[in-house]
Amino acid sequence: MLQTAFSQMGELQPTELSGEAPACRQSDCAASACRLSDCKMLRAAGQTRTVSARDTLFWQDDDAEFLFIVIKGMARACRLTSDGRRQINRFAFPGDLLAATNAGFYPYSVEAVTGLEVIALPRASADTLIDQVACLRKLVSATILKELDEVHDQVMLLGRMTAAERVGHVLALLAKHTQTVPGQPIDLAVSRADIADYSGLTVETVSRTLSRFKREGKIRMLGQREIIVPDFSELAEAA
Amino acid sequence: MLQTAFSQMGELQPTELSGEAPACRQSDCAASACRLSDCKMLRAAGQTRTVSARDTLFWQDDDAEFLFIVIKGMARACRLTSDGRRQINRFAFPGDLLAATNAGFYPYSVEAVTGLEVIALPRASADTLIDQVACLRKLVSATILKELDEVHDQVMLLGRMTAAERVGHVLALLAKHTQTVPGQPIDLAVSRADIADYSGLTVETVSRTLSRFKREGKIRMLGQREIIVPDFSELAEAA
DNA sequence: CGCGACCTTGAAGGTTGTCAACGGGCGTGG
DNA sequence: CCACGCCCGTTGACAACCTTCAAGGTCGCG
Repeated sequence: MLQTAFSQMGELQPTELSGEAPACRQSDCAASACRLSDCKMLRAAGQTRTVSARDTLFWQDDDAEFLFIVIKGMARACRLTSDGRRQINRFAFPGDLLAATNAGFYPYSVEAVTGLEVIALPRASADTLIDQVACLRKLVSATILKELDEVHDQVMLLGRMTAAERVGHVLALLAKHTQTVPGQPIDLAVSRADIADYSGLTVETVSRTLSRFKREGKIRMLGQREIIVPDFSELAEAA
Repeated sequence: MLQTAFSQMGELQPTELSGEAPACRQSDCAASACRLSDCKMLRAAGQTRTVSARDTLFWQDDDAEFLFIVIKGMARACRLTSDGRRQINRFAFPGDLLAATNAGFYPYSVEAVTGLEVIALPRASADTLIDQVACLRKLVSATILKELDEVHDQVMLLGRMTAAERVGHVLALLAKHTQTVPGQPIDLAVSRADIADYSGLTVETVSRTLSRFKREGKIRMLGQREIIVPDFSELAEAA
């Protein structure tokens, strides 16, 4: 049946199709600062939820009832093995999707790192809504592709980088999302354990690496969770 | 301008939108065995290319001119650092997308592992086509979400698994895509170096691990690239 | 003030990487 | 037909990086 549909479509030419112009061009959505968290329609369609720091938004392996959009705050998506090993797949920030998956269950748990505000969209209505609104479709697609690009970076980090490089990259990642200017302190928000679980290391190795950076003058620490990085390119060469 | 569009949409209710039913329901596309490689429309819209084993389809950092769909064969997507470290992000099989990214350049190179057949879609027409055909949209979306789920598995593998677990999982991955029944030999197609670069190990460690599996009776080897795994659950517990 | 969570540091050990040598399969060319 | 070279895979010895285990320190909060 689906095969038939495709066969019919085979006759169409892309030029014919492009006759009906979408509501907004892809470049509008993808290139600009426009984010899912700014979309009023989604707020209307879903239910807004707030989660306090360290509380869990949803649990790995539960039925994937909702799709979430981060409005405010920061979250971590983590996986646990049966024997207790923990891996953080992703830090999520405003505009990011959570629980975008092809499976019927959540492939990871999500916990609030800071106070968190999200929109919860029941999966069925999310599918319908996204499919039917061209502008939203583009934005969701761009968001998911960005997530894919980011996770490919993480794969490189986990597979082929030294501890120093991993910690350096995590600092850069966190700095990027807190809009930190070089020279200004980064407010880490996450614990050493979070950095470790994101980068496939242990807490001790993260701590030692940060201490080494401090000794070498590559970073300065104000509190335990406030770090100044004068020059990120110096961290990069910390192999 | 985009903001305006979203504001207007804010007034709409999902129920209104669902009035216009899409060409086929999501479940049709997502659940069935239907794959992008079976879609005749794409063959019509794009150009079919064949790549011999070990040749490169496209290079990391080149302009992302095309979107590719694997029709036949197997490919590897790999990243190289400036100092020569290599990481395979993904093995691609029929139905998989290659070069799905939000960036304007390819985030990895793709090389044919076996003889490879792909459809090359110029990016602009791919965007238009996918956006305007509901059925295709669902299928592309499901394919990308599946890729995301798979890469999350790889993150767990790279971040928190031992060498033995990694190699075991790669064997399972390859077996899955060659439709191998337990007891039947798996035709690896990939080299030890590929397994190593996928799982963040070295060739030597992969080789040693396979030898250990052989000694422990967990696998049997016919040729160097043909392996019999009597019981995958035994490999899983190889921690 | 004391407790607990988090962070740091040290010492020892293990898993994996590095370097090196060897073996087998295969294609090429004498 | 066989010899040679090359690529790939295996194995060993050793070193390095990171983990593990353990102890102590800092900070915030009741």
